[in-house]
Amino acid sequence: MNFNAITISDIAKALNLSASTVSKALSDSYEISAKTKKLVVDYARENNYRPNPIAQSLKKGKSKSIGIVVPTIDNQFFSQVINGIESVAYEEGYNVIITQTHESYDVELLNINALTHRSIDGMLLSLSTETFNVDHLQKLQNQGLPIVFFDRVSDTINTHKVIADNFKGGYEATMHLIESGFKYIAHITSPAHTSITRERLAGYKKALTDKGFNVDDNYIKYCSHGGKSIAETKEAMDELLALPVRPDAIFAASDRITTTVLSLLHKSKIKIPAEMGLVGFNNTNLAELLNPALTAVHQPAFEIGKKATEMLLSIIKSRYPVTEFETVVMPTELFIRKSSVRD
Amino acid sequence: MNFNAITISDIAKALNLSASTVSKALSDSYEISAKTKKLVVDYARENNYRPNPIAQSLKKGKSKSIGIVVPTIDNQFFSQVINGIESVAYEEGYNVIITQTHESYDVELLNINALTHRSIDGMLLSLSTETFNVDHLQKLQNQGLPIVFFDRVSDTINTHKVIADNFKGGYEATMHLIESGFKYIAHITSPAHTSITRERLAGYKKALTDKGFNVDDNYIKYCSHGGKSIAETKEAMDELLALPVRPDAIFAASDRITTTVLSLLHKSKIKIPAEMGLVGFNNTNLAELLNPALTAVHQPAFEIGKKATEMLLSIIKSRYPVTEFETVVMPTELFIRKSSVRD
DNA sequence: TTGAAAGCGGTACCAC
DNA sequence: GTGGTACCGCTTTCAA
Repeated sequence: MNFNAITISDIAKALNLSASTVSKALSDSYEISAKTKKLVVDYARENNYRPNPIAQSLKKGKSKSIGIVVPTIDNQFFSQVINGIESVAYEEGYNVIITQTHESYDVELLNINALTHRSIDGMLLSLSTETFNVDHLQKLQNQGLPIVFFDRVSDTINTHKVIADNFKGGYEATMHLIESGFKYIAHITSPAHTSITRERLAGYKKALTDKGFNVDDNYIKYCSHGGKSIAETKEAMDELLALPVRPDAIFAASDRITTTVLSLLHKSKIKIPAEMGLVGFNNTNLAELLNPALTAVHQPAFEIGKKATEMLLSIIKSRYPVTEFETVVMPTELFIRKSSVRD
Repeated sequence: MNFNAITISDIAKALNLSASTVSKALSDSYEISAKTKKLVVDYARENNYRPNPIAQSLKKGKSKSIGIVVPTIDNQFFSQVINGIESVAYEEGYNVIITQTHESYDVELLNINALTHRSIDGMLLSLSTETFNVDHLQKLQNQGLPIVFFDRVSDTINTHKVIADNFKGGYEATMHLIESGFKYIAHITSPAHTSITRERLAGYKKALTDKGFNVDDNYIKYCSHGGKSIAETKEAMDELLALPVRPDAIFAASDRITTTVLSLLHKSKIKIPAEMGLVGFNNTNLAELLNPALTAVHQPAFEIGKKATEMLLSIIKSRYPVTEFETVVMPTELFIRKSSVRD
């Protein structure tokens, strides 16, 4: 229901004009005389006229809304990204429809389906950990739906992508642990097939080899749902703690994995950083206040959302099919705090 | 753009029927023969037909979308509430449009305006700290827009409301501090006019008087933007620390105020709980991991969102104007941790 | 410079 | 039981 009942034909009647004249006057068409324009525009303003966006959508075949697909919104990284998305979307008169996959491929399919049937103009998404196959997305793109990936991107689909510099983040985190004197650095991460996992892992490995350490696969653990359940993170931790040579530091690759690892270490009464150093990929604003203060790779989440939306809108607004795509890599920042620095 | 091009008239043509027959068959009208229904429904399914929601909206005067107005989404309490909202909205085929006021009355006005012009079917909102005047909302309600408040509600507008048991939360938090041996318990809260402030404050005062303590207004500090800026919380803290008899405990009344207070105490090297006990209203899942672990009043945020949405949908779907309204109070829970317990 | 009319995709009233 | 038609509010030819 629109609570602003006045329509174009109301204006037309009131001014003894036709609906088409009013419509054109409001869109400042060159066909309409300055005098009529003024008349119409003034009347519209006085009566607080707003075009009905639904009628406009139906007519134009555009909905002025964009769909967002994220694993979850109850996570600082993603809520900050969404903040960034909204900041530019609203500015441009678009509204956003947020859906959460909860790391399920099936739910992701359902959400994408629901969104396309909701007539969105474009889609922003970060893949769920369960998603291997992106045929459904490729199909949508082929049908002409503008899609921009962020964070967890697809290699196979050719479109704009916005990611943090995961390689650098992984490299600096690991390098920092090495330089702080840790010798047996483990890595707990998301499933091996996701883009962020591969990039962060590559950074981790490069730092180790650069410093003359061996990369030992026993020290690398994958959580198949990106740490969604505590159980999978606990399993990874248990395996690490059971190794003949127990790791003396952990580099955790995501918000949830990081905080779960911290929690598990607390429960096991393992002292941080004395017995175990810890660095995480984490966007919480509470890092400083954790026990101990958490060394973290911080991602420019807000900026990622902003940039991704700008790129999406550029495709949506483009008059010609866009075929040249770009992957934007945003810098991460390592905040060194107590969890990785021995006294 | 709808990427599922098939429409009712496509089906009609293919089956040599009229559009109206197809429409009725799809809505399982009693007028249509079983045979025709089957024909149509089968064809629709095979061809993956979906009604165009925009056309439906235009025709029915309903958009199947609800507007959300919150101070900010980058806050665990609100992101959990939104999670709850979405869980029921999507289930019922509604999508949600989220807007953030950032605690500004002007932005709240703008958002509400934008939402109503977006043809929403109903609105869920939590007032900004700056909002005294709710005439604009009263006007909308009078025009027939269903509104449900949650968290920070308006007294003057008569509609459904969902809140946490703020009085009980404030009472238990304060009582717990008293029973832990603290003698000079301060309270830092949001502006005095907001509903949550009054309720939590009342609980605080009641606990003090029940235990025979005086209520001293010098120990109660208001942050005019609910702790949005660190500066206002710092000012409150500085004033408290400068009192002739410095408080030995603080009850903080919101997520942001709580974490800012914790941070400020860290910076001032004030030991918690030895020199200062701390209890907060806080929904972070990191409470356990903070330094020290944070005693907190936890609100059932997800449930609040769920309940508010159910109530909103019940108004939206009601065939008759709803005039009987209800305020649902959901229980809070006090999690006692180290920040309020002296060894 | 203005207006009539068609149509976006459905729905619903009214004939047949 | 089925189909014709008008209409939701707006945009866009095309004609006047």
